[in-house]
Amino acid sequence: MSSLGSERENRIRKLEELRGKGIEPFPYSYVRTHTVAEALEDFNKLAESHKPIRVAGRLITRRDFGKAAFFDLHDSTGRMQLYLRKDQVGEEKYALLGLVDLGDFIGAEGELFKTKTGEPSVNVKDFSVLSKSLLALPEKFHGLQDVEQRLRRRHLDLLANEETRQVFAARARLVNLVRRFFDDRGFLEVETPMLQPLYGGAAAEPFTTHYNALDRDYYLRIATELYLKRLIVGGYEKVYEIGKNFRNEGLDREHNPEFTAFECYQAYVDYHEMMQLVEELFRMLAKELCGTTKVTWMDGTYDFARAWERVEFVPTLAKKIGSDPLALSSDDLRKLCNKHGVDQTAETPYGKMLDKLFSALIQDHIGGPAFVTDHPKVISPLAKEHRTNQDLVERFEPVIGGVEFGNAFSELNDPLEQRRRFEDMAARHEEFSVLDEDFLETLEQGMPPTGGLGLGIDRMVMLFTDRASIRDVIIFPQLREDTK
RNA sequence: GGGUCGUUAGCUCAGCUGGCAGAGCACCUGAUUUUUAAUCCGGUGGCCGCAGGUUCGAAUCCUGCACGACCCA
Repeated sequence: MSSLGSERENRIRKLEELRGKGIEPFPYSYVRTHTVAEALEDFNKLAESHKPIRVAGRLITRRDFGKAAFFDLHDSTGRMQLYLRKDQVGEEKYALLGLVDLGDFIGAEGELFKTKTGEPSVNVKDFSVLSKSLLALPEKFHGLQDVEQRLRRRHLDLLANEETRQVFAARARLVNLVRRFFDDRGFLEVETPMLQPLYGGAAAEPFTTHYNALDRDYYLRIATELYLKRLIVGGYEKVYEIGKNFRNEGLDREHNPEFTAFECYQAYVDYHEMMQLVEELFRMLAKELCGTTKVTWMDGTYDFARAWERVEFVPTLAKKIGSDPLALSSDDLRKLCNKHGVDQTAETPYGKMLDKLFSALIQDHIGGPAFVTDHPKVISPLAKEHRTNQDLVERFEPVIGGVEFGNAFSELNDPLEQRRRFEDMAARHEEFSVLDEDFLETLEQGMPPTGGLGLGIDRMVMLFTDRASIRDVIIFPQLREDTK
């Protein structure tokens, strides 16, 4: 009944037949002279010269005509047609085509020419199997559509969907542009520990791991902030880091538990200068990545040519709720949260509720690009008190399309004040409750006035590639266990 | 956390009020020396996500679970 066998069995049979003919289906290398893009670029010259070239790649389509055949060959630079004729490659070689499948890697040698329909092609005079594929390719016309399969089997998504390849090319480009932007401004790129004995620098749950040699629990970092500030204490005036942070939280369209963060610190400047940096950076990225300062993302268009809108945290929220949010008791705040459908429990700390309320009532509705500025001191333990209001800090968060893209401060550099803030947070059971004595001692050594900025690289890639989900811009996003 | 939708061949998808599991691509066999979603003849391929239930009979109706998508909080 199944004498024909499965696709995989057929391909294994062909693989063995190749070996039987003395042909190794997994050779070590192939000398190619041109990538597909190079061959197409220099097509006229190469075709006129009649010099044979060699290309290599994966076969993705095939059209057989008995004594001739057409193939489409894919390499990382593009697609190109191969044309094979029995009377050119010879009877024996042509018969090998029966052992070649879609998905196999092939090296082909021949002169370039145009078919009568004008398609630039390689007139193949010799070819080799470079690697046998045992599994069928996704459907050639529709590609791989199933979202779950595209994420779980990213290799298939990449080889079937050009758009996916472009997103990750754009991501690499964005990271390079960010690096160049800060390198050009004299920043030093550094790498600080991901494995930390204490975690800090943000309000988030860490992943815990165990360091066997020390028999001690360690944490995967949730932010780079505290280590980068130590470097400013150490005398560097401009530093930045790009790397993974880890937060033990849920998965949704905007969150992946491991994500790529950018943070930079600059001595002798305040948060106003950081705002300028952000404006310049996004303007440059828009131009370089989208070719325009007007960027379309999901349903909105955002203009990065102009200065960003400013949204002051407290006055804006006060106007919305009709009273001073900082004068509210914990109970009043809880009632307001309930009224506006903001999720909280009796244990949710004051600052957390305030932050959530602002997000729901204000931030989610900001188009932007905008800076939410001057947050309450109670939710900002690492930022310097506002120069004109002791209840606020000098802080801003870039917001575009209701989504938070980062966080920045005039950094708190008074070590005694920093200690009081940490102790105060701990007393109020806010999430920010780890007292890092090493960090405090470092601050006591003296840190110059400093501006600090953090940005979410993944979200920036979403913006500039017009993707709605963080999973579209993380090449292997976190998924629940596959049960199918 | 709540709601809605989805899960059928390797891939893309049909399958109505319950009545023999379908198509296209891919694959196998054959024809074809300029095709490009090639075409044409003939074939193979199914734990219908998983587990229960209702029924003479379930891909289809009901319940639970898993995974995913979207909306709400």
